Amino acid sequence: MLRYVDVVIPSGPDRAFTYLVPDEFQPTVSVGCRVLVPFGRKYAVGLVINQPEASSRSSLKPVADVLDVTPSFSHALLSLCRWIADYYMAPLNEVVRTALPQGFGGSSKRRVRAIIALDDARLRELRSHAPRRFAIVRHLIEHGPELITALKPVGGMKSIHSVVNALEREGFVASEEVLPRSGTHVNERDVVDLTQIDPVIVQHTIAELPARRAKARGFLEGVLRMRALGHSEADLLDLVKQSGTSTAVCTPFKRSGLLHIVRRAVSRAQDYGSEQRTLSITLNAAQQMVVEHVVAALEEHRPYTFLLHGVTGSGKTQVYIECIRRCLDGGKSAIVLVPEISLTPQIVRRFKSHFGDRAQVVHSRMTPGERGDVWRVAREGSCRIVIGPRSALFAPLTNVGLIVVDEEHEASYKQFDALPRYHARDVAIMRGQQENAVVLLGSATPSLESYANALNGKFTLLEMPERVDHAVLPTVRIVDMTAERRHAYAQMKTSLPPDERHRLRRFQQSALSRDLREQIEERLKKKEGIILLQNRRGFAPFVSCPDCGYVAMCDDCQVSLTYHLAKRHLRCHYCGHVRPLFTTCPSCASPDIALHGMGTQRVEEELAATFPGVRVLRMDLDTTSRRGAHDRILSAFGDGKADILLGTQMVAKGLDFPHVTLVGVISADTQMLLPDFRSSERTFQLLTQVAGRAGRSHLRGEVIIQTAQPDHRTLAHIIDHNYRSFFDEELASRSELRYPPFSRLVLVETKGENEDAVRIAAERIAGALKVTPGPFEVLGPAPAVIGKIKRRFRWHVILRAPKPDDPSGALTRSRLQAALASITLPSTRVQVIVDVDPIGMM
DNA sequence: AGCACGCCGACT
DNA sequence: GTCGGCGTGCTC
Repeated sequence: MLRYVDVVIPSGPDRAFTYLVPDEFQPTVSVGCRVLVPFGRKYAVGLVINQPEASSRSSLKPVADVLDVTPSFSHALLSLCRWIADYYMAPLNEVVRTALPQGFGGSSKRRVRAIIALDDARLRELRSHAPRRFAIVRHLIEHGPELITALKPVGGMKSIHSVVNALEREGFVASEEVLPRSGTHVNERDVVDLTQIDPVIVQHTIAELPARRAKARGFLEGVLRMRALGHSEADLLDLVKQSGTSTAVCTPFKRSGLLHIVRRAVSRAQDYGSEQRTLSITLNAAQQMVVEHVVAALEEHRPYTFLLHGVTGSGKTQVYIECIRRCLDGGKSAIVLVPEISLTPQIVRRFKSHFGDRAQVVHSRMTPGERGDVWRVAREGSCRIVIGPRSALFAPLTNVGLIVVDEEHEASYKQFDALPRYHARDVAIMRGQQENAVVLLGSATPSLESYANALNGKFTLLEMPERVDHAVLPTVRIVDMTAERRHAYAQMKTSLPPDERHRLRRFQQSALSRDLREQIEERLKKKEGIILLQNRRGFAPFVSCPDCGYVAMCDDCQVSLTYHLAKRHLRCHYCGHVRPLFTTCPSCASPDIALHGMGTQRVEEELAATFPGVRVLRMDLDTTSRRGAHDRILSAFGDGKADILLGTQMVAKGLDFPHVTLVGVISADTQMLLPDFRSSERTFQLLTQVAGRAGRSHLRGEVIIQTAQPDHRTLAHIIDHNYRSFFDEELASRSELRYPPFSRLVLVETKGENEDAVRIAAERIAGALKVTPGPFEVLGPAPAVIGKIKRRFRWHVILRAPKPDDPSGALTRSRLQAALASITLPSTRVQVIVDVDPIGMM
C-alpha cells in the first residue's frame, strides 16, 4: 500500500511536501490528482506528483481531502509541466499554477469575526489605548465577519496578521480558515421542468388567482411563455426576476404538483446559440493539399509538426476547421491556440458554427468561474476542442490529436511578465511530441525560427501562396516623408509674409502625405473601407518645454509621458500613472509647451480636420479597455457605420473586411528603429499583416506606407510580398551577429528599488558566469534599455550560446543555475529573473 | 509564496 | 505600549 504522496502546492514554495494518505482515500488518490492539504496554519490545494514507498520524516500530516476522482493531470500533462519547469528554469509549482484555471490552485483564507459586544467595558479600554485595533473590532461588529485581506485597509496598517493575532489572544475576535475554490462543486440551479406541465391546468390556475396575486400570475405566464417558445426547462431565478417576485411564489404550485422543480448542474461554458449542424466548406486545391498532409499525419498517430505558410487571405482558418473535423472524426480532441487579440467574435463564431458546444473558448475577459467551467467540461470530455490564448495549451483534454497554433509568429505567445516565462508555440510542439499529436503552426509571416526549422527538416513546410476566391494581394507603395516634409516646409514659407519667413524654424508636419490624403479622399467618395495603422496610442508620445528643453518623464519609470487628449493629461504607458499637463514648465516656468510625435489621437484629430464629416473609429488600448468594446468597434466598422478604422497594431491582426481597399501606415519608423535584434522581423510581420487587410474580395487593394527611411531593406520585401527574400536576408544578418536561430539566448534581469544593489547583483551574476566555463558568451552587465519601471531599477546580463555547442540548452541552464547558486545577493530585496529564449530584451 | 518571530527605532 | 521596517527561517 502506498501510504505517502509527494505534493506540490501552487500557492506555496518551490518544493514538494510529503503527506500521509488516510485509508479512506487510498483507493482514489493517484499521481495527477489534486488534494487539499494542511499547510502551515492554512489549507492549500496541492497536486500529487509522486507516490513514494516510504518517508524518512517522522511526523507527517495527513491529506485532508481528495479533489479529483480521476486525475486532473494526466501523466503526459504532468511531464509537460516538468519539462517547462526544467527548460524555462521555473518552479514546478508555478507551472502547475498556470496549468490550472485561475483560482484553482489557491489556499484557504482567514476569516475574522468579533466575539465581543459593542458595549463591553474592555472595548472602551481598547478604544483609549489602541485606537487602530479598536477600529478593526468595531468594523467587525458592524459589518460582520471579514476576510483578513479585507481588513487591511480598515486598520490602515501593514502587518495586519500580528494585530489580529493579538486581538484573538485577548479574546476580542475569533478566526477560521475558508477553504479555497477547487472546482469540485458544480454550480447548481433550480429549473422548472416544462415537459411535466399541462398548459391547460396552468391557464386555469392563472384565471382562478385572486387579483392581489398579480405577481404570481406574471410568474405563471412566464412559465407558459417559455414552454410556448419550445424550451424544455426554464431557469427558476430568471422567471422570478422577470415577474418581480421571490422564489416563495412557487411553493404552493410546487406543493400542488402544478410545477416540477428540479435541481440541475449548470455550466457557464458559453453557448453562442449556434447550431450543431456541420457546415460544409469547399476547399481549393492548395487548401485540400494541406488538409491531406495533416490528415495523413493524424492517421499515423505519431508526433509531427507542420508549418503552414499561407499568405494573408489564403484561407488558413478553413484549413484549421477541416483538419479539426477530421481529427474529431478519428475520435481525438484538439487544441487551437490563438493570440489573445484575435479572439474576435468573428473567429469564435466560425468555430462555433462548425462545432457547436463541442468547441469551447477561453479568453481573458472571462470570469474565473467561466474558465473553471470550460476546464471542467474539457476534463469530462463533453467538449472536444478548446480554443484560446497561451493557457488553452494546458486544457485537460484526453487523447489530443491536433494542436493548431494560429499566427505562430505572434510575440504574445511568449509569457514575459510572470512565471513560467514559457513560449506557448514551443510548448505546444512539446505537448505534441509527448502525446503523439500533430502540431500545425500557421502564419503569413512565420517567425525566423520556425521557418528555419521548416527548411532544416524539423518541421514540414506547407505553402498556400494564393488568396482564396481569386482575390489578389494589394499593391504596396512607399511614401518618403522627408521629401514630404521639405515640400510642406517650402509651401509654408512661401505663404508667409517675407519678414516672417526667416522666423519660421519649426512647424507641425501633417500625419498624412499628399498621396495618402488623395487616396483616402477617393475611397470616401467610392464608399470603400479604409484602415489606418499608427502603432502609438495617445496624442503626443512626448512633451517638452520649447525654451529649456525639459521633457516630462514618469517619476517611477524611465520613460517619457504621453499626452492624452481626451482627459487632457500626461500618462505613463508603463505604470499607468497620470498627471495633469503642466501649465508652466516645472524647470524654467515658461508658459509654452511643445508636443512631439504622433499618437492615434492626433491622427484622429487631423483626419477630422482634413475630411469634414468623416466617421473615424479609433481602436487602441484606450478605446478597448471596457468589456466588449473591442467587438463593438469591429462590428460597427463591418456594418459600414464608419469610413475609417484607425488604430494601433490591433487593426493588423486577422481582421476580414471585404470592403477595405486602402490600408495606410502613418509611420513605419517607430517600429523599424527599436533597439532590438528582432525589429526588422517585427516590422516585416506587422506591415505585411496590416497590408493583408486590404483587397480581400474582388476589389483590388492598395497599401501606402509612410516612412522617413524609404530605403530601409525590410520595406523592399514588403512591397514585393516576398517572405522568402526577407527570410534569406534576415537569416544572413542573424548568422553574422550570432543571434537566434543560430544561438540560444538567456536573459538574466536583476530588479529592485535600490539602484546600487541591483547593479551589484548583476555584476556578481555576470562575474560568476564569466568564471564558469561553458558553451556561451556573457554580455553585460548593463542597465536595461528602460532602466527603471515602477520604481524598480533593472539591469541585464545576457547569455548567448551557439546552437551547435549546446543543442538542447541543457549545459547553459545548468551552468547558469550553478552560477546563481554560487553568489550572494547584496540584499534580499533584489529580484533575479531568468528568461530563457526572451522575445523582447528592452 | 505567505506568515511568524525577533530585532530596532519612532512615536504615543 | 504600539506599530513599521527589515532580516531570517519555516511550512510535510
